Amino acid sequence: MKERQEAIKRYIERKSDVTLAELTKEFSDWSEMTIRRDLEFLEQRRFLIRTKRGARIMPTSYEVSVGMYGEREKRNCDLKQEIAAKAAALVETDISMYLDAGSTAMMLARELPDRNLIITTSAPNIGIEIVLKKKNPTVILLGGTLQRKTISTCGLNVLDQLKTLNIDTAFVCASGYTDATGFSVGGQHECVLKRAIIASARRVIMLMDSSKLNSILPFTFAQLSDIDTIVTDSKAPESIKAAFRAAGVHVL
Amino acid sequence: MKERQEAIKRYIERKSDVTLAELTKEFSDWSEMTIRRDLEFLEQRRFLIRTKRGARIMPTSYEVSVGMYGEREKRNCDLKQEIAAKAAALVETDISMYLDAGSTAMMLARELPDRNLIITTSAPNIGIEIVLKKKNPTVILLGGTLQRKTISTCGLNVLDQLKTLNIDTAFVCASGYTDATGFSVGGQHECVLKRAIIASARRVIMLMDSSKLNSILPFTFAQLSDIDTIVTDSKAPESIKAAFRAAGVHVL
DNA sequence: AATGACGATGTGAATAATTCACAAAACATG
DNA sequence: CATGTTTTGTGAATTATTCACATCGTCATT
Repeated sequence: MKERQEAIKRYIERKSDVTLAELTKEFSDWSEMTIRRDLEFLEQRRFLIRTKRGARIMPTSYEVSVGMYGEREKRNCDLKQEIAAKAAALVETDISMYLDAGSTAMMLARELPDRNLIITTSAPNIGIEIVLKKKNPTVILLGGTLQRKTISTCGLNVLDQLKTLNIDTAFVCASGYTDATGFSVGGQHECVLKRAIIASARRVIMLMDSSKLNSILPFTFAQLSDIDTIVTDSKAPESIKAAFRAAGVHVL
Repeated sequence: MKERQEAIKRYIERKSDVTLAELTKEFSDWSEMTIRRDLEFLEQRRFLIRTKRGARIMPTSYEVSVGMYGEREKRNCDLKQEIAAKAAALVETDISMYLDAGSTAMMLARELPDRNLIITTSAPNIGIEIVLKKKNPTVILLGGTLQRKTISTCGLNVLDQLKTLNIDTAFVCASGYTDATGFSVGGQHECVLKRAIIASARRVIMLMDSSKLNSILPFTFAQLSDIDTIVTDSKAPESIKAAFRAAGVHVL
């Protein structure tokens, strides 16, 4: 990245919202066209977004996961939305609930009613989302090391933290499921956390879109017997849903 | 808010980035002009930002504090930037540091070198910022209840959490200072947390822009004798800086 | 039921911003 | 120094946005 582009980026980061006119005045050694091209360049790298007559900083989009920026997040967006809506209907007022990390959980957070709820989560982005958009829920963030890939915390003392929290309903996401291996995820730390949550919650609701059925990830954290309800989408094959029901799990 | 506007908002929230053409097609019962006006309406309420040929969702801007949206954040932006730059120069590699909540701390986070650092913070927004923008630092988030106003956590067991963390340098922000009252803040919880941090850190660096000098807030959390260095801006009156130095505090 | 005030919506011209193709300049490389 | 490559500037062509105004529908008042 060029010196000038860095400078423009810094300038916009400070001002947070600038017009092209302002920039051409500030960087008058270059033409408008060059600044334009720089903005385009910076937009491609996700440092900012161009608006009609200028640009704005991109408030570090914690919504999208790192790497494929937006790509991964929007995948199966409709399915996840459907699941989130169904799951939100299960939330009662004055409940103490746990909300997992992940894009499905983020959507559930958005669908949550603005009521008196105690929401514990290991995903700081989801916690912030709730606190900024709703007035009534109380959000409790679990502490620990912040993982880059998942934007969730995990700590050696999660168990201690959970000891003082009484979680009624836990909404947990899984990245994979097969009959043989149960529910699995890609990260070891997540696995430990999910197990702890499942062990301490009175009721466990699993959120999983149909694209994750019949796939296996490195770490298994739960079996069918550990959960009460599974919320999935309309594309989930009836055969698997029947198998869930046969194991005594509610399927929505 | 009208039905249609809600629908547009939801549509954009799902897609995250839409063109006007796409919207006029989706909401073909209305004219382009009406959609335009709706986007303007939604932009004013901070639900999205309009781009050149459409709009994007506003990824819940955790950077700006609630309420005055952006107003408060950008106040004295230049002063804070100056402080952040000076403070960043004090950061050594391989250090274990604490970063407070607040807009000055956010700016410091941005100025931090992309090195091997252990950064503990009670501000999840700052933690996410670091983790998404830099590759090398390790971020540790303190757990607890997420405060709406400050976007920082505070918990009954902060002290327990700090016990296992050895913080070398703590960068702490204050909202007010007078000779008589010392350093003060507006919230009780913050006050408790800051005290705990100051007690456990080897070196305490206070960040405070000159607009906060000579103002008093409800809760005092530190005296001059508790801190090692104070970083302020060039507008700070020489008389106060002299008083700081007289008390054995380094002033930058 | 007629009237008028009001807000919401649509229309097209006027304005402004953006893109594009190309030329000139700067830079590097053998 | 000739050559190819990248960066930058220019103005015309294109496209998007704004604005003023016309229309429609709703609702309260007479």
